[in-house]
Amino acid sequence: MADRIFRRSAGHERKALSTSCYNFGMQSQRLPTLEDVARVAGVSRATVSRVVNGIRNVDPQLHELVWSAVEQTGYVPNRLARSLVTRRTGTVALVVSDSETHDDDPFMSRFFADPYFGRVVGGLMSVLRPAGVQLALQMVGADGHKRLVGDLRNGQADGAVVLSLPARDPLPGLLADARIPAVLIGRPADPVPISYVDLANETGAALAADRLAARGCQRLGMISGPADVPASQDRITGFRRATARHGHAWVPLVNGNFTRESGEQAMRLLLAEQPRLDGVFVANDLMALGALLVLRDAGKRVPEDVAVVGFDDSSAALAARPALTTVRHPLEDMAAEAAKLLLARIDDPAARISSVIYEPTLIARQSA
Amino acid sequence: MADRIFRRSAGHERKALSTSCYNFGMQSQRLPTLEDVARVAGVSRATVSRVVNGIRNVDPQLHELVWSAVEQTGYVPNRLARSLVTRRTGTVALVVSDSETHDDDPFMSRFFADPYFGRVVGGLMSVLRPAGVQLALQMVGADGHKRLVGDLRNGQADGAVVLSLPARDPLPGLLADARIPAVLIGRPADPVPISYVDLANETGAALAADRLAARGCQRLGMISGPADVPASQDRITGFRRATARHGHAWVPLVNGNFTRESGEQAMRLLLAEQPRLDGVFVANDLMALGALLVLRDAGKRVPEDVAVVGFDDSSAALAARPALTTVRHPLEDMAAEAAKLLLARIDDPAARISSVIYEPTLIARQSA
DNA sequence: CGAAAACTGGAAAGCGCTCTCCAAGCGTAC
DNA sequence: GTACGCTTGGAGAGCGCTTTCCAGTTTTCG
Repeated sequence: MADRIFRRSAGHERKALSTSCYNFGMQSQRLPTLEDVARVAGVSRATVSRVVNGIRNVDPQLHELVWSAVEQTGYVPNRLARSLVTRRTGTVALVVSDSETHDDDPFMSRFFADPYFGRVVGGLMSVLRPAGVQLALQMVGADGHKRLVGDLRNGQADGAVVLSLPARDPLPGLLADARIPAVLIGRPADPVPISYVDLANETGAALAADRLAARGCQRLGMISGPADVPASQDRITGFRRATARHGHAWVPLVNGNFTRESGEQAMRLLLAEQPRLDGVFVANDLMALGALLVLRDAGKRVPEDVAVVGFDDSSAALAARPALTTVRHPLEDMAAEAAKLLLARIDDPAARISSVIYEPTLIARQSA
Repeated sequence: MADRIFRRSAGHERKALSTSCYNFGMQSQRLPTLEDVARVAGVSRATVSRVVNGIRNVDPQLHELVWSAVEQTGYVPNRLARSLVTRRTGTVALVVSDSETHDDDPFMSRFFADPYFGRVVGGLMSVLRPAGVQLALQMVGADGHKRLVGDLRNGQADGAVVLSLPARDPLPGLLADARIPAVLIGRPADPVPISYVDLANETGAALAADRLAARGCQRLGMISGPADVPASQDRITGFRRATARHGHAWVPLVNGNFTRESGEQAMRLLLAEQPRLDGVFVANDLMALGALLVLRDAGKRVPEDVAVVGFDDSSAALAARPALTTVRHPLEDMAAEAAKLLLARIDDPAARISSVIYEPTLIARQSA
């Protein structure tokens, strides 16, 4: 608060209500309702409702009359009232589940600052917006699960896209039990009857290993994400498997937590353990950025001395010097697909659950 | 779509409904309502409502009885129905207004990928979440303004935090006219009777100029944001004014659009125009990152040959090499303050509108 | 030309909740 | 024993909308 310099209070007078708001005798606070429009048009509420919702068989003349009354009164349908009866809200929730952390955990700010979050939102929006569907952001901790499911069940939102951060999150299971239309981004740790989109993480990691092997790297290392999240595990498995295939019996591994700082720290550890390292696979670009900095500071040339392959192809990859060779994670597309799956499921709740796995590709740049 | 490899349809059987959902004779789809709870507890709806909302004067014994009935039925209040009558939704909208662009504009994906968006969301959430308020994301183009205001007026949300992208956006004015509680992040281009939080951009730019001057830079340049957004204008004004004070009659300036790519391009232009440049102020860190890359590729040492000062102190600043000297923009704090202002205004709509201007500080690192 | 089919528009019953009355119950004082 | 104030719980009227049912008005065709 020390950096706030002044608080200005400006008392501007209020302008008159928007001109399109026609008031016939009622106090100006009330908004026009269906009833008002009906009165102006001289028809019944039901007719106005039909016209506004574009439903069958209304005399074109009346149709016209109603629309002009709508125009005249500045009527806007009340979504709440409508949702209450139709049981449709035109909203989906983006649930960020962090069952292990608590309210003011700094982890959250890290999470939002990470391009990951923005890319997901952007991808979702690209589908949701044209469909006229809103996105509501819901963060829940472990304590909020029951409440969330309750709210969702009685029409807070039509469905949910779930970003499940912690390993072994019970939320997907609860959602499935409650039969709430939902799609996960990233597969659940335990098998749950719920749709999801995911990346073939193992394949991606193998791609990285192949690249390193093709360069002739002999002494490999890996910087992974948290050991308990599925995506991390898959990347580790994929990398291990592929390096084994290339004849490496054992590859040292250090865990990070997907932040740049943790990447720096991990790289230092790795370097201490294996000073002659000549190739490293880092489980995301942000950590790779950190690794690059440490290597540079340690006097290692990239890629001549040490080759580095990242993961994600986030904007950070291009900003790195040397530009980062990385595994492309089409997160926007995946989020968009999640939105489509969810919309389809909302449309037909009986639809079979289905999952889509995206195939990663290697983006070759300078670092490896 | 080429990278999607397979679509798996898994037909898991559905588990039974959550155990806590007690059904007494009604078809299993119906959720328990207040009425049901009342019946189980043997009291009236009104009483249950009072208990659930924690309102005065209920016999402790009944109180207990009602809660156990709630437990037993698995009752969760329906927010929609409640909102319909209370005219409170417990939701605020984060409105991203981009009146100039259209639906599938790639600009949007850039916007979401930018740390800016995430930092704002994180800041808002830090206040909203403890207050039990939800955040709904609303993107509107110029065509959607009327609709948005209408929805907001009749209870779609209790208020709005507005991220106004285009210069001269009419939205703030519409919001003010409709008397919708709203807070802007970043001052409006035209004076509008609406609260906002902003950064003292001029001061920040002056800080950068002073730093460059203190280093003894003689041939300065600036890379700015889009010429028509207020924040950009202020940074330009501030920088010009301060450099003039330091005796520089004219400083070459190139516009970018706040992306790293545009920063690279702008730096190239600047370098072409003034090859002996020895100090540059870049209006945000992302562009500064691009500038750094170009300088490096041009064989210039930073800060020895050219000093660079960025703006924002985003995570990119620390990831740069050399680490970026930059002007700190406390965006999270500002967003949090915006949320507080909004909440206060929702609580008391008659409150005077007030604005808070934050003071930037210079973060000295290696680049200048 | 009359009856059945097709179409139109209105009345009214809710959706699930809150909250204002109002009546009943109870204690105290005269 | 009656009058008065106070607490407590219930009945019921909506909030603004959709939608079923039904009556009235065509149209169609034997």
